[in-house]
Amino acid sequence: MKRILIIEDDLAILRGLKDNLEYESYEVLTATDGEQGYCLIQEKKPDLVILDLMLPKMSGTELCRKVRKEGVAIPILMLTARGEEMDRVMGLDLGADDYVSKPFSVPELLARIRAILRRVQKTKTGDLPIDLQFGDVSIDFKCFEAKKGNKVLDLSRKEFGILRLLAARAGEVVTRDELLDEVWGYDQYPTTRTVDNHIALIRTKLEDDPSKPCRLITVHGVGYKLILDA
Amino acid sequence: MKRILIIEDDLAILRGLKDNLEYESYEVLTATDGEQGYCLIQEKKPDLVILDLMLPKMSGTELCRKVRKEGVAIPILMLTARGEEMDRVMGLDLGADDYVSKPFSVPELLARIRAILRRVQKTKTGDLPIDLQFGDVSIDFKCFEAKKGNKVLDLSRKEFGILRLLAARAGEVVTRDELLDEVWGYDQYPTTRTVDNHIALIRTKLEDDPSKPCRLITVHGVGYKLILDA
DNA sequence: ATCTTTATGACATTTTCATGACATTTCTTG
DNA sequence: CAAGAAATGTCATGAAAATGTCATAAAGAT
Repeated sequence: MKRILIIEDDLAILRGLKDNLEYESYEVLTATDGEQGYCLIQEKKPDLVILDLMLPKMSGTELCRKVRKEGVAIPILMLTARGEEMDRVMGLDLGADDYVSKPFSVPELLARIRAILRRVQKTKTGDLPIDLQFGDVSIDFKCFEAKKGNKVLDLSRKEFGILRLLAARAGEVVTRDELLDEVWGYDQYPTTRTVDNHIALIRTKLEDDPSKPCRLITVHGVGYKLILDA
Repeated sequence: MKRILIIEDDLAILRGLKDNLEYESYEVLTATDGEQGYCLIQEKKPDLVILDLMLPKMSGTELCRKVRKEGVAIPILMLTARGEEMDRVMGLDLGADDYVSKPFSVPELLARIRAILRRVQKTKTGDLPIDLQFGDVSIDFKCFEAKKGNKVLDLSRKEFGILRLLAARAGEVVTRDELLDEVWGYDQYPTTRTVDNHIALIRTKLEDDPSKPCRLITVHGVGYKLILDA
C-alpha cells in the first residue's frame, strides 16, 4: 500500500484530503507545519508528499528545496493558491513533481497522484531488465515481445512478469512465495501450485525440450531459477 | 529563438510590449484584433501568445476557448483590466496559463513569460512526433491531417491525440491509464473502456483489416502499442 | 437545428487464469 | 535399497477477466 504524507496547516483541507486518500486506500500521514513534515519525511519515507506552499515554521518552498538538496527523490505535489504563487513555484525550479492550485477538484488531485506514482513506479522498475536474451530466445519487456529463433512467442502478462523477476535475479533461486508476491501482488492469494503451472507453460514455450528444462530449472523444495548462460 | 505573438488593440501598449520583448531577443508577431490573431496562431505557431481580454472582432475569451477546443496547446498569457475581469477570467477556466492585470510592470511580465516558457519546455511530453508514417498511412499532427493511400481520413481530435502518444512511444506498450492521462487530461474521468472504443474506431479507419489489426496491437492485460515497421 | 464527436453500456467473444486429479520425480528414512 | 511421503510435472476444465463490437444517448460544434 502506498504511503502519502500531507503537509498542510489548514485543518479543513487536511482533514478532507486525508479522508479522501484513505478512502482510496492509501496510508496517510499528516503534518501541520514544515518542521514536523520534514521529520516525517525522514522517518517514515512516504511514497509521495502533498505539500502546501504556505506553512508555519518552514515554508513549502524551503522544505522542498531542502529535501531536494539532500538528494531525496520522493515525489512532491505542491498545493498553491492561484495566480502569482503558481509561477513562483515552477519558476524557482524547486523540484516539485506537479502542482495543483487551490481550490482544487478532488478527483483531479487523485488523478495526478496516481499519475505521479505510476511514473515513479516505472522508473523504479528500472532495476528490472528491459531486455532478456539467452540461447535463441529474446524478450523485450517494454514492448511485451518475445521470440524464439525467429518465431514469435505468445506470452501472457503473468508469464512476462515471472520471467522478468527470474531474469532480474538470474542464476539465483526464487521461491514460489516471492514470485507470488512480486508478480501477483499482495492482494491475491493463489496457491503455490499455480506458480508451478505457469512455469510449466513457460517451459513448453521456450525450452528446446520442455520435459528436460535447461533454462527454467526446478530447485526441489526451494523454487525456480533461470539460467542465462548454458 | 522563441516566437511570441501579441494580440492587443491598444497600440501604445502593443508597441511598448513589442519593443521590450524584442530587446529581450524574442521574435515578436503582432495582431490588433481577434481574427487576425487567430490566423497568426494557425500560421506562425508562436511559442507563446500574449492575449488582451477585450478585442475587436473576437474577444480574448472567445479566442482562447476556440484555440483550446481545437487542441492547440500553445501557452497563453492573458492581459486583463483590474477588478472584475480578473475574477471572470479565473472563474471561467478558459485554459489560459497565466494572467497579468493592467497596468502591469514590464519586469514582472517578462518574468512570467520566462516562467511559462520554462514550464512548457519541461512538460512537453518528451518530443511528440510531428509526422507519422507507416504502410500507406501518413499523419501530420501539426496540420491535423491524415491520409491512407490517397484517401483522406477524417480523424477526430482524440484520435489524433491517441495516435500521437502511441507514435511517440512506437513499439512500446502504452497502458489505458497513460492514454487517459495524456490525451484526456486530469480533469476528465472516462472509463478505460472508452479508450478501447476509440482504438476500435481508429482501427476501422487505418487498418487494412480492422478485425485483424497489424498496426494497433492489443497487449492483453496491459494496453496497446503501435507497430510502425511491419 | 443538424451534424459530428464522444462516452457509456449491453452483449459476444477471446484470453487468461486458477484449480484439482493424477502421474512422476525426488527426498527421506528405515 | 525400498517404500512412503512430499514435491513437482502434466493435463483438462470451468470461471473470471479482458477485449471486441455495436447501438444509443449525451455533449459539442457548425
